[in-house]
Amino acid sequence: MAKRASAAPASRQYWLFKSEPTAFSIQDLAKSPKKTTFWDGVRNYQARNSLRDTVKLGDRVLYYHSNSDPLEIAGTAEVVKTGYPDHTAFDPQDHHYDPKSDPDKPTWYMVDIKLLQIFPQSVTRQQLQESPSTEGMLVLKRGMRLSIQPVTAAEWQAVHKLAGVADVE
DNA sequence: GCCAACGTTGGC
DNA sequence: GCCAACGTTGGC
Repeated sequence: MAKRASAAPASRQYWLFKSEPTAFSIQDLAKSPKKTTFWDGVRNYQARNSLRDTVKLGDRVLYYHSNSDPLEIAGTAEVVKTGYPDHTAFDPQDHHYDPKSDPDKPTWYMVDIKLLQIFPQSVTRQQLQESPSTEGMLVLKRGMRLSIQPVTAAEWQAVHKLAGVADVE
């Protein structure tokens, strides 16, 4: 019998997470224990709200390399732990320290993500701009600085098509 | 509550 | 390196 891809749960949501590869690249994620990391350092309220309230277990993540050459979606990840306080905000030694964040009432949140796959050929920003199926993506909008962005299921599929790979279930 | 100044993001 | 866009801060 031929193998058939099982349908994704209807509740599954898709996201795009930005990271500067000089800070933490998808290769760094691949080298992390259990290929898993906590997504710390988000210091924007809209992105915080997503991490704290909306991003769910099993949600999928497009891993976007910003401030790099080329700008690209380098692969995908899966949410393996939902929002919990970002402890780096409490550490004065940490680059992301925020003295206003109270451990008893944390301001900043993070999730854990686990690598699903590194695309054999990453999908460049230029490809996204040139493809009708992805040209409407939020990340392409001028001045869009949000580091945690929603992505539609259609965009998720289209990015995989551009990458020439199948979705990882 | 307004808004100018400032720091940061991030594509180009 | 430049600079537009954006979010935050703080004086008034």
